[in-house]
Amino acid sequence: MTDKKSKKSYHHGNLRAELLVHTLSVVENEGPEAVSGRAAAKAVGVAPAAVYRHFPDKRALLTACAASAFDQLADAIEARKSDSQPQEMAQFRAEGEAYIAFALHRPNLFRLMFRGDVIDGEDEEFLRASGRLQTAPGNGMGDPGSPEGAVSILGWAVVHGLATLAIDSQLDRELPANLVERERVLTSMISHMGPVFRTLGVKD
Amino acid sequence: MTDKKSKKSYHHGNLRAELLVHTLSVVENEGPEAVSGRAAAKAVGVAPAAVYRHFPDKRALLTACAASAFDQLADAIEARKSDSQPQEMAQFRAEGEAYIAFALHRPNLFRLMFRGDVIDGEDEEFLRASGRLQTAPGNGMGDPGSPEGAVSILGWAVVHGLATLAIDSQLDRELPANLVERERVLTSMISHMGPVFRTLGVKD
DNA sequence: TTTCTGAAGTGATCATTGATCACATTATCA
DNA sequence: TGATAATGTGATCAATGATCACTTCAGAAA
Repeated sequence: MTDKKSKKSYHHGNLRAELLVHTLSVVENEGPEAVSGRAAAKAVGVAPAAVYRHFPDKRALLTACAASAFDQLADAIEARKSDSQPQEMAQFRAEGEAYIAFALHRPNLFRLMFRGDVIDGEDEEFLRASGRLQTAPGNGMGDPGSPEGAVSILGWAVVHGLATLAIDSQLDRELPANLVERERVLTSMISHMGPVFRTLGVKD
Repeated sequence: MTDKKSKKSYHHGNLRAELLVHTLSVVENEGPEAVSGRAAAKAVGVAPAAVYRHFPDKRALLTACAASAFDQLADAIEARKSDSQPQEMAQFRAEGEAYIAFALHRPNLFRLMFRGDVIDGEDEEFLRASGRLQTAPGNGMGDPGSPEGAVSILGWAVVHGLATLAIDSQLDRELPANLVERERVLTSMISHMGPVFRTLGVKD
C-alpha cells in the first residue's frame, strides 16, 4: 500500500487520503459498525488523536466515505449510460443494471450511502456527490404527478427496491444464490417495467 | 410507565418485556445507534449486568426489537388487507398503503428491520416474524421467471423502494414536505403499476 | 538565510459502553 | 422445609470517541 518510506517523517503528508482509503475498505468488508477511528489511525501508523486533525468526528469520516461511494456509483452509471443508445427505455435499463451491480458487489458501501443516521446529510461534499445521482436517473425529476416525474421516481424505486431487498437477504428464497445469476435475474426484472413506461409515454 | 410499585423487590418480575418496550421506544425515537444496554437497565431501574440475563448481547436485544417490528407491520398489513375486496390489484394497493404508512410513521423502526449488520438474521423469533411478511405480499412467491413470481417481487420492490427512498430523504425535492401529503402521493404512485400487473395477468 | 506562525502529529487522559465474573437473593418445586 | 436454578448486583476490564496541552515541522515573511 503505502510504499515503505521506512523513515517516518513526523508529518505524514497524506493522512486524510489514506484514512479515507482505509476506512472505505473497512466499510466495504465489515460494514460501518466496524469502523474505528483509533484502529484506522493505527493502521495508517499514526496516533489516535491525529484523525481529528482531518475529520471533526467519526460521523465526518463516514460521511466522506458515503460521498466517495456516491461518486463511484455515479461514475459507474454514467459510464454504462454513455455506451448505450439514448432511447429512454434502453437508458433506464442500462442505468438500472449499473445500480444493481454496484449494490450487489459492494453491499456494505451501498447501504452506507443511505444511512442518514450515521452520516451528515448537510455536508457539502456529500450533497454534491449524492446530487449527482439524483439528477442522473431522475433527469426529468420534479412533479410526481406528471408522467415524466412518475416514471423517473417509479423507475428508481423499483431498481432501488430490488437492490436493497436482495442485499438485505429478503429475497433469498426467490433468487439464485450465485451472485452472477442473481444479478442477471434482477436486471431482467427491470424489463417488466416496460408497460408502465409505455403507458406513461416513454419511447422504447 | 411501570406503575410505581415503590417497594423494589429484588426480582423485577417483568424485566425482559420492559427492556424490550423501552428499547423499542428508543429505537423509534432516536434510532438503533442510540440504544445502550446500560441506559436501558437504568431506565427500568436495574443493574447494568441484569440485561445479560435476558439477552445474550446487544445484538439480541436489537433483534428482538426487529422481530417485534416485523410483527407489527404484518399485523397492520393483514388488518388493512382483510377489509378490502379480494381482487388482486386492490389487495396489492391496500397492502402497499399499509407498508408505506408504517415506514413513514416509524422510520427508525422500519429501517432496523432490514439492518442485517445489527441484528441476528438466524434468530428463531426473528425468522418467524419476518417470515410473516415474506408470505404476506408475495403470496405467490417462488420463481421470478413466472408471472406470479415476477408480479409479487416487483410489487414488493416498488413499495419498498418508494418507502426507503422517501424516509432516507432521497425524494425530498420530489415529494411534499407534509407527512400526510407525502403518504398520499406515494400510495397514489402504486396505481401506476397497473399496466405491469395487467400484462402479467393479474385481474383488477 | 533566518525567523516565526500555523498546520499537523503526539501522548495523556476522561467518560461511556459492552461484556464478564463471583456473589447475593429469591421463586419454585421436590 | 430445603435444594436448586433463575434472576439481579457490584466490581471490574478492555475498547472506543473525544479533548487538551504540548511538540514538530513546512512554508511564508523578513
